Amino acid sequence: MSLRMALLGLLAAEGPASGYGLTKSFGGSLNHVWQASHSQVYPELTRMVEAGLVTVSEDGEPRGKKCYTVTEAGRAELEHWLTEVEPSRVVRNEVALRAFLLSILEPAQAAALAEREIEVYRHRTAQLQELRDALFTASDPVFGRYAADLGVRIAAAIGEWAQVTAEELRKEAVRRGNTPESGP
Amino acid sequence: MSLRMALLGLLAAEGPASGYGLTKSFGGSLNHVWQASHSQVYPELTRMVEAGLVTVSEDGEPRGKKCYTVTEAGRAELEHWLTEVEPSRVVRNEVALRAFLLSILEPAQAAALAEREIEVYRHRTAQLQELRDALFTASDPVFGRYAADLGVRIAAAIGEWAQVTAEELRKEAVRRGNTPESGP
DNA sequence: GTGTGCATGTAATACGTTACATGATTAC
DNA sequence: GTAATCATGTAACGTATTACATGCACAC
Repeated sequence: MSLRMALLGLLAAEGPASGYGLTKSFGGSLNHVWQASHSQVYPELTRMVEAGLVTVSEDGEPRGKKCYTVTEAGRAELEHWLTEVEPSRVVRNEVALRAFLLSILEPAQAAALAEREIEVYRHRTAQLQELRDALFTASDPVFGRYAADLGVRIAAAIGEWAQVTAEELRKEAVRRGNTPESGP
Repeated sequence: MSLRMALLGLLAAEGPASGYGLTKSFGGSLNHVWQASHSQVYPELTRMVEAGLVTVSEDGEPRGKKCYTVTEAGRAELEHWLTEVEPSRVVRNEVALRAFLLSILEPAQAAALAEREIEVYRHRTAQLQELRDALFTASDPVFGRYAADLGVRIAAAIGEWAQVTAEELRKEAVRRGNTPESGP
């Protein structure tokens, strides 16, 4: 259902678009929130037309391009989902899973992995910060503004975690290095 | 692959267990990191036996219980995955997607949704904090310690976001309420 | 004319959820 | 005896990834 809602939301907020354009949005503004490839998007759009949530036109567009527009029913469906349907809070976070598994490695090895993450999330935080600031300086409310802010906060939190964890693992590695007798 | 690694990690860290027990772990310590139901776990364990990553014994156990143990090959596979395989950074976060879509609602409605999240994440932060503190007071390194810390940081970040966003949306709602002429 | 990017689709496979189905053990 | 929990499994369906397949338009 989430993919459908993401597509509906994009069309509602940014106006009519093609399947190709919507797929591109998943690579851009929506990237840190939801992802889908064209092979998922095209069939879903077809189903959404059948369900009356969007309409399609291909009149006069070059390259057989199709243009999708939300209907009133589509807008209502989206509002209903946002306000009435309980969000799924299922978490499946590979970075966190790796964190969970970190302690089965030697501390030095684990520290090296954590250090790699510091860089990744420093970069991601900066990137999202730029996006957020661009959206916030635009005077009127812009779609994606709140999501960008959430993205910054989460990325920064992971970065800080990586920092603290790497330091702790380094200390542990030194401790073990200094007292090799105590290790298993 | 992640499910397989999660199972391997649990078996490596917490010792031999049954499919049932492993499934329970996804409801407990691993819950904020990865999730899987028994209908996914049982077939995967069978495949892992075939692949030589774990061994199974059902001798003398009550209720047809099976006991799975990691093999050396399994441990090696896990270490290889942790250290050599690039983590998938695909994000699919329904809470964040809803944040993205927030601005298509009336500010007052959007604020109400954000306010609901404040409570949810306050609660989740407190819960994880307790788990983390319990793991950290245990003197020697405990599995799940780093993941719990990461969980706390992410939950706290989302909670703060909800706080700030709700406030901003409330202000916007008041602004619009005071100047109804400015609306669409 | 040729490469890049726009634009659409399908097929096979993998991963995940929900529902169905069954039976043993323990606590009351 | 009966309800709860332990314990295992399968089937149907839904969602996501990867790979295959095709063609138009435009810039150089």
